Formats: sequence, structure tokens, C-alpha cells
Amino acid sequence: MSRSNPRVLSTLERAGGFASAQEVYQLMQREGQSIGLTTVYRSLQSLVNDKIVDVLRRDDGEAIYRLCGETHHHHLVCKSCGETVEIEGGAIEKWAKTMAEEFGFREVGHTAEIFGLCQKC
Amino acid sequence: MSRSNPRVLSTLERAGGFASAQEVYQLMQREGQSIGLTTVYRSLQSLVNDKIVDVLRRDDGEAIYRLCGETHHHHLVCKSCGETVEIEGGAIEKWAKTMAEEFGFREVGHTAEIFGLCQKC
DNA sequence: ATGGAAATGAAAATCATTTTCATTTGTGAT
DNA sequence: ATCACAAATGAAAATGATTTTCATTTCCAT
Repeated sequence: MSRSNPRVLSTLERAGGFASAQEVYQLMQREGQSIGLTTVYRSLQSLVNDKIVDVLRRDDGEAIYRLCGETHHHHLVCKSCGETVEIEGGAIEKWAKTMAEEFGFREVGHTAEIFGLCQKC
Repeated sequence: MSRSNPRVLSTLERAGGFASAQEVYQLMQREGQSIGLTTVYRSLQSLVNDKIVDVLRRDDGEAIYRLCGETHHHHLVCKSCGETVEIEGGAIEKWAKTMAEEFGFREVGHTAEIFGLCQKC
């Protein structure tokens, strides 16, 4: 296992809290920080495991990372510009629970995202 | 430009209306249909352009295609054995629509999956 | 100082997807 | 039928993000 390199988190914050692994890496390079791409990937994965950052997907499939709040939330994402709004998902929580019970599933989690075009795009 | 090979669409339908390009290709191979991977990709892209199919992303970034307009459903997946149950998602449809309206998003789609441990696992 | 565990990163491997390009197929005109 | 040309096809190479491998370095605890 490996723990997250703190400079990676710091860079992600500085990037506006929204960047791909490649972008974090390039940003660190430009700033003259010495780090390997591998470490950037590992650190981001580790942050995701620790629920410190969220991972989403751009339209082209590239993973983008984003600092997330403590509360469990869902996202409304613009397909075009990537703008993201955190939304409330009470209805989903209830739905997931009901469905899981109905089919006898335990230890359930869920994912739910809405994507579309924002006002500007 | 290229038009969609009709066998690709037919295979996607037969796959339950939900598959990646690689899966469509493999399915056609197994069925003894002679087709190139390139053609599968081109056909799926073309179907997306024509709005006949939708494209989503799996967690690992792989693109998955599904017939659109088709009443879509959601999945309850066992983390351990992979068993999948199709479930009804009326609550989600409503939720997605409401949220999109609230934030002025257009042309919205959504993904929602529930995962946990099934009875046997 | 010493040994082992964790962290690091360069390079190679993986894998979906796209591009290139030569070949085949379909079609319409003659 | 034949010729010509556009569209379709697919094998192989290229691309690009991500993961894996593995040898080296850094950190600690003794």
C-alpha cells in the first residue's frame, strides 16, 4: 500500500479542486516540483479510497478528481464544460434502501449521477 | 463518413441494449459473424451521432452503449458474485428531472446503480 | 549503525479507442 | 458486361490514459 503524497492534494486544491491526474502532474512539473507520474496516480487513488476526493469522468473517459465534502452527495455534471453541482439525493437513498430490501441484498451502496448541458453550454 | 452496419445495432439489441464496443465485438465473434473491431466502433459512433444509441461510461472509463428511447432500467449488482437484477427506477427518473430543472440543465441523462451482497454471498 | 518496511519513479505493459491505408464492395453510367 | 468512383471494411499501427513491475531510495525503530 501507499499513502497519499501531501503535495498532490495541495496541488489539486490549487488547481481549483478539479483536475485529471495528468493535469496535476503537469502542474507540479511546471512549478518545479519533482514527482513521478506514478506517484500522482497512486496518491489520487489513495485519496479516493479515503473519500477525500471524488472521481468523475470527462466525456472522453479521462478521470477527473475533485475535493469532496464530508456529506454523501450526488452530482449534476455538464457533459460539455464539466461544471459540477452537488445535489441532494434523499430520494435516491430511500430508493436504494427499498430495492435492496426487496431483493434481500445487504451492505448496499449506490452511485447516481445526472449529466446534461448546463445553461452556458 | 460511414454508415452504421445494421448487424451491430442488431447485436446491441440482443445484448440487452447495454454493452461496450468490445463486448459487441466479442459477441459477434462468438456468433460466428465476421466483422472487424474498427467497424464496430465506427458503427456505434454513427448510431450515437444519429441519436439511436446513448453512450455512458463505466466506472473504469469504458464506454457503454445502449439503445435510447428504450425504457431504461437500473441494476442491483452483487459485489461478490456479480449477480445482477434489473430494477425499476421511477423514483430516479423523477429525481433527475427535478434536479435538472432546478439548475437549468438540458438534455439530461443519468446513471444509477446499487451494489451490495446478495442473499447467497 | 542496521535491517526491514514503505515510498518512489522510470520504464514497460495494458487496454480501450482512433487513425492510417490498402483492399473490397456497391452502384450508377456507358 | 465494363468501367469508374465513392463508400465500407478491417488489419495493423498509433495514441493516450492508467497500471504494473521492479530496482532504488527514504524512513523508522531497534
